[in-house]
Amino acid sequence: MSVSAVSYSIRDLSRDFGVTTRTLRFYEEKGLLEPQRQGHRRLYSAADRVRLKLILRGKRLGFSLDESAELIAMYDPESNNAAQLRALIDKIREQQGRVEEQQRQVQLMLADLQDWERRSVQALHVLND
Amino acid sequence: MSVSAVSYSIRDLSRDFGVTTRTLRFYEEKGLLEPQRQGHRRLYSAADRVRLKLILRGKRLGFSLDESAELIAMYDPESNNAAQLRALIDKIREQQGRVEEQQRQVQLMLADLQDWERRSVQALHVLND
DNA sequence: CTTTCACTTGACGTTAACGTAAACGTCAAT
DNA sequence: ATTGACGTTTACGTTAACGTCAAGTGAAAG
Repeated sequence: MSVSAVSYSIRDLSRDFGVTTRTLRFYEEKGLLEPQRQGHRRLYSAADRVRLKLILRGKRLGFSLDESAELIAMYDPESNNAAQLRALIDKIREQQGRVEEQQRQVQLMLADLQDWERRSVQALHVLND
Repeated sequence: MSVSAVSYSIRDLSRDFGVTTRTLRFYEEKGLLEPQRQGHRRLYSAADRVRLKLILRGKRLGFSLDESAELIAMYDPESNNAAQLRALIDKIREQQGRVEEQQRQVQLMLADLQDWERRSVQALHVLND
């Protein structure tokens, strides 16, 4: 096996994922990433890139960083743990519920407003007739 | 017209809407509410209740307080302003877009995970056969 | 050798939406 | 007069997710 050892600087990751270096260091403080070091410098591996991808995906799903941390812990592709996988799925389902509720609320509000608009326009017509 | 002048104490509103009194005072600081005073005491009117209802609805839609403030300003039922109404509807539509995007992301993630689970289970079956 | 570049570790600042005292006023009931 | 319920202002504290310096290191390049 060739240990090709591809690694990336903090600047690389920053560019590739559209986040600041501050963000990457912050994620490390929180224990979400732990790149190797070459002296002082951080060296990010492919695995680190995957973790970062997961973190950012978590954010897009509407999770906090702490929640993302939990999720990633569960996501561990090594331990083929079925129970953990179910737990993960459940977490996502909960989030799905929350998002759906928001969507319902938005749709309701929108329906109300459009109804309102319809009536307003009609009122104008009446005035103009 | 009977000016029945129904009014509520801060405690009343707190109870009725499930928010703390601190929250109500905070909303006032931010200019989202401005109840009358009876000496020092705050007296909330029916109109104030409506405003509060709108604020909380805004939160459920996923808006910040500042955004809610904007929305409520537009919502003004007095000025039958059609353009303003359209603007309001547009704002909500934008939010709808954001929420829908989140939902898409969640569904994607969920699909992935379920696929994963399906495969894991199959792998187990293979082992057990 | 000095400049420059990329990177490092502090550490304080910021926004949002309140929480949490502290200290004081008021009015009714005991 | 004291207690208790309810209310008031002032003001510092908290969490999240970074932003924004400041000061220093290490290595390469001129």
